[in-house]
Amino acid sequence: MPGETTRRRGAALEADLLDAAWAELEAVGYARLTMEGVAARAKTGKQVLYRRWGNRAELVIAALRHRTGSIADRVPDTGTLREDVLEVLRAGARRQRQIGPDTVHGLLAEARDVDPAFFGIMRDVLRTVVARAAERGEIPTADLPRRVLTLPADLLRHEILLSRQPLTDQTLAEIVDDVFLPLVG
Amino acid sequence: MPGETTRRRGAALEADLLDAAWAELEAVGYARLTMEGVAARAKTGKQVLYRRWGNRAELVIAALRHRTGSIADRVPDTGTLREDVLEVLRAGARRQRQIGPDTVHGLLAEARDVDPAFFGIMRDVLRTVVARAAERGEIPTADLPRRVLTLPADLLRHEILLSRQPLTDQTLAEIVDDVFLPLVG
Amino acid sequence: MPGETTRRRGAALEADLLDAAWAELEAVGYARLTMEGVAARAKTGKQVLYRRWGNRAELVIAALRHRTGSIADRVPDTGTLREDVLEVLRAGARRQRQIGPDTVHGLLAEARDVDPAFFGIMRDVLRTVVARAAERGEIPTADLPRRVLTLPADLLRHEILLSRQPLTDQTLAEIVDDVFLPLVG
Amino acid sequence: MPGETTRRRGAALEADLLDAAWAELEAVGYARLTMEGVAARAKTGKQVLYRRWGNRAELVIAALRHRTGSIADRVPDTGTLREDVLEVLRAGARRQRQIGPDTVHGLLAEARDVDPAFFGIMRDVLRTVVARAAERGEIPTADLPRRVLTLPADLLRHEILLSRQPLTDQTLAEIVDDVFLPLVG
DNA sequence: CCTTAATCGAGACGGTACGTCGTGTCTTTAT
DNA sequence: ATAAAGACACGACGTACCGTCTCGATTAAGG
Repeated sequence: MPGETTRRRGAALEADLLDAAWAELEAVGYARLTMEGVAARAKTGKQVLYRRWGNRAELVIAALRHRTGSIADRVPDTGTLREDVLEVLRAGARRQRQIGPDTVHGLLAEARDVDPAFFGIMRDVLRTVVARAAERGEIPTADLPRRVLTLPADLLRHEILLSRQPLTDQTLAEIVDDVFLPLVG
Repeated sequence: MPGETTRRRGAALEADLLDAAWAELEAVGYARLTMEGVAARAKTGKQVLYRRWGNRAELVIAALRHRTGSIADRVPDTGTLREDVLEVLRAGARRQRQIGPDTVHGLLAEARDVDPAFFGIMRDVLRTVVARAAERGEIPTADLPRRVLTLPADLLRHEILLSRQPLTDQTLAEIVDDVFLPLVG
Repeated sequence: MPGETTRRRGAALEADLLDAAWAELEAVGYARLTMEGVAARAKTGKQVLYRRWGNRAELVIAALRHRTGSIADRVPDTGTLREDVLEVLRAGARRQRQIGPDTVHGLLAEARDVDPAFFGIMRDVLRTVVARAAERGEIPTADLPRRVLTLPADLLRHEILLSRQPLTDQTLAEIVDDVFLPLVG
Repeated sequence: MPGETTRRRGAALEADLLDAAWAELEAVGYARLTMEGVAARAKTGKQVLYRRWGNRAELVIAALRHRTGSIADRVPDTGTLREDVLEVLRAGARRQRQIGPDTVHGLLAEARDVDPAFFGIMRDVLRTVVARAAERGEIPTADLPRRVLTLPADLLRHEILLSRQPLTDQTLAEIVDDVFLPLVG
């Protein structure tokens, strides 16, 4: 009897675990995701999971990161501020569509520091985009109040967390055209 | 030996149950609140709880409503838009301070329709406040884009849900002065 | 959907549990008997077992008692001391054959007070048997040293615990004829 | 920094392992002795243990042998049968005191062939002692029934295995004076 | 002397069972 | 009829060991 291939270890095993967690998340949703279920799907023991992640929230966050890849979002540079900001929001919306609001709420309820993983980077991206617009003379100054700078990101998050309907391009356009651009123009 | 006084029923019992739920929430937090714990604290059985509320989320929402009383917020009327909006935000912040972000996240993760109960009313209040300001000639028009109208409420919620630090008056002032007033003035 | 009959409780449930434990014992032996296995066989949860017995040793002892019935052995009275003592030993051997040495060793290794349950009664029975023999004039006195009185029982136990072969009538006869009777005759 | 002295191997390592097993046995008792615990105490890996002994029973038996040294008991020769037999029993009791009944029960529950290692030799010793007594004319014949010959050893084992109290000289004396000597005299 | 094979020390892996906690349902007894 | 109390069936928790496997480091032995 050959006994499979060889025993999984290290990074290869870890990738399998995260894939299993992701598959479980899609299959049953965050609320009913269990460490036992993930372990069973990955054909391993629970200890292997607990050795790496202390609870399901950490596991799921790692799985999301593994799935969505590096969060070092490329900064868009379309030539107009409006398009740049829209592109930033679309990227955020895309990621949200992969994840789903229930998972986000579950994570926020159970984990500390979900924020940096999923939302934190937007601010830096926006700062760059705005700076470029000021250089181009599109807007008078890049020196916006902190709250104005992060406004598009904040409103996007707000929609993700509290609106039960999926995000539409319409919504993103409103955020940019009705709120953000009037404040910086 | 008779068991204390008489056996509780109806509304009196229900009030006791909600008080117990509230006490349990304060004692252990939402994450560790259990139906068993509430039943034990109320010195009754779980069935008495399940007969009334299907799960802990419903129970806790009921307890919050019972505690915070009617959410029919009075509309402030201080004479200036700035103060009116600040007052609306302060009222929201006050309620949040009673409840705590963990409970909110827990409820959002487990329950449907948390929104109307805790956030929904602000829009109507803001509409009234803005209308009065327009009447006074303080702002050119009361016909704001929907997203602008709810902006203060949305940003407040965003802070409550995602900022780990308690809300300060400073934050509320920024929302009004840096974002809302420039858009309506 | 019929949903079985009604939910088991109390004594009826307990009998089922002990039957399940006995069946499991026969199926896999004491060494591989687990609380989970018994619970699964009884189609219930582990808590139901733990509510009644703190560990598998207690459970198995209870199951044995339930199975072998009241240990209030009838005192044989055949008319001769030899036959009476042999009958006592045969009864002990019969019980042992039902149980098996591995179970006995497992219990002795894990439980306190296995003794009274399975061996303790023999002394009283032997005392009666010997007293009757003395009354009949078969032996000079019933006033034997304690160690002589319990000798048949002790040697039987010794065989059960340390001889890997099953007990034979031959062995019982040797205990009586070569050891016990010469000492009391 | 080099890792301490040199790496252990062969017989030196084996001795360390058995010492560790013995120490673990004294520290936690047989029931809670684990291969992991012994390996940790010996500062080595589990494989090193499994390479030599298939399970904890084998390991512990080896440790006992290593500790109690050669079991080739010297045959006592005091000049009287009574003293000789007592000496045999005292030697057995001494060994038992080192080991403890829980370990014996645990081993009997898990291992095959515990017997020869710890009890088997007594018979030969007793045979010699009895033969000498017959030669001296102390007893009529050395040709005792098998069961009588091993009686002292059997009763000693019985006490060890089933009496929860430690063995006393009083008990040994009773075995010899009340049971054995009357049968051979 | 230097390569080679074996073993050591360490710990991860796949797996079973542990004993506990909480869920939501059901049953009994008493008011 | 419902309250109070608690048992029941169930699922998952996080932990402990099992026995196996893998890895790199060390050591003994052979060419």
